[in-house]
Amino acid sequence: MDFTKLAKQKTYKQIIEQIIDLIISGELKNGDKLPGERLLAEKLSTSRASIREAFRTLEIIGLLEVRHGGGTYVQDFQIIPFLSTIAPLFFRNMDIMGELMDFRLMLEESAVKTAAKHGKPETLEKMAAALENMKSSDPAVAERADIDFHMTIFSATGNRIFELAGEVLSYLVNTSIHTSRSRLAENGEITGRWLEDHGKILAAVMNRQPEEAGKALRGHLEGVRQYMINISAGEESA
Amino acid sequence: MDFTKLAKQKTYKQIIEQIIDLIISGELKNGDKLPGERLLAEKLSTSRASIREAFRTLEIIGLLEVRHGGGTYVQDFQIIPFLSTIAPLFFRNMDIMGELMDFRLMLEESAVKTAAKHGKPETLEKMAAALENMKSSDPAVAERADIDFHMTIFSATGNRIFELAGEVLSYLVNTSIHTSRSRLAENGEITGRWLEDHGKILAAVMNRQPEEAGKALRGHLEGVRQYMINISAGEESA
DNA sequence: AAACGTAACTGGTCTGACCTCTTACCAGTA
DNA sequence: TACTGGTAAGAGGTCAGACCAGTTACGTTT
Repeated sequence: MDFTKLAKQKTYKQIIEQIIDLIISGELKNGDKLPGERLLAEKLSTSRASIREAFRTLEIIGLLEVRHGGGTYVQDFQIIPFLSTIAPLFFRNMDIMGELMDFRLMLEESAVKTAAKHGKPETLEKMAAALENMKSSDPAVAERADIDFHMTIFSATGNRIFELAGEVLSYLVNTSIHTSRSRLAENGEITGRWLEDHGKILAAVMNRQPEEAGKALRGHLEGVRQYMINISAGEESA
Repeated sequence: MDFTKLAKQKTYKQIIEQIIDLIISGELKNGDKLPGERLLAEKLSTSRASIREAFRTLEIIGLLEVRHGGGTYVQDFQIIPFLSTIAPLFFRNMDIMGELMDFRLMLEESAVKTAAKHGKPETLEKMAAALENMKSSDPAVAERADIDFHMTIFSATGNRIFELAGEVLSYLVNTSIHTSRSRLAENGEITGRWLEDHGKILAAVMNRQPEEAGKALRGHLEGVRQYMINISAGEESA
């Protein structure tokens, strides 16, 4: 005899699925405001508690933005809220940082080669603009520009998965760099060298030299990696 | 004057952080059972509702396993619950499948080269064993073996980020293949060719020929990609 | 016109009740 | 003894309703 297991979905799971389905079908899109929790609970014949439990999940997925007193809004999928929650877990043992950098190197090298081969003019312009901003004396601006420069490399592939992976890596690496970044700004030697690195990368990409670009990027990221190792070694002794 | 904004953390966020901290510090580890929701609420001077909202987040992160009537348990970080939730969103437009396959190709090619260069004997054995199981007449066993084969390639890098990325890609690709997999089992031509592909990959890795291995893998994945395109085209007309 | 204050709305939290599932234990039965 | 079924306790799932805390809009005051 073949019996099929009875499946009873939990209420909050059903709510999650329903909202995701609405997003997929396009009935809910970026920026739309959801009904209030009370009203929504009534519409779905459920309770606020279940609605809220579902919202917590959708919130960390980055599909909902919940504003205290201001309502709940749909937004496009964001990986950052999820990342920022698990990041501390990730860096439990800092030795994973090395593996992260290795991975990023492999990924970004592949991306920069693609950028050199097929990168669109707009892309190259964005990289050039980012490089300019990196010279800013405002550390926040320079940091943002640095991140943009690398993110542009990832988007140059025209592959959204690449882009997403770049975003993830960029977030993780920069989160762990961030603390030391203010110190970095005062270190003219490092900032100067990195600026030069980025210049080389951009030049190779603009000259359509994939291998050169890859080499320049590799050199840069290995420098960054070394810097991070020194930093964390310094922090241990501090 | 520089004033710092007062930050009032939401209760459920605090609970999440506290539990993550306990996991990081090692006070909570894989398999541990958490106090019941009522007791935990009392210990933290909060309500069950807040505890449960926090649990929903930790559940989707894959840090907690909640068993109805059986208690709540800590488990190591799992990406799958999160992935399975967003997967449907991901495949909203199937054209992302192509980008996913491109990305995977790049990643796995790099991994298989590493495997050929530095793969440990145990790794090669695992690949060989997976290849054997792939010949099974039980589709479920064969599918599992196929996934294992590729996952082993990713782990061969000895890089946990690679491994995680492999897991993510494997999940996404196989989720979308899965439906057509039963059909696949009946298609002797395809399964036969794929088996042969895997044999070539393994042989190149065992012979320590990185370039060969990369080429064989590329050939295989491009075949898979073509198969998937045909499948989805077929489904559209159906 | 600008500043202020207030009321209505919306999310955040808490309480306590009840339902459902799991588990363990115990009694009955073969 | 070994299996079966019943039962009670414990734990998660759901609900209703109350109150707190930000946001927003609007009307009044200056």
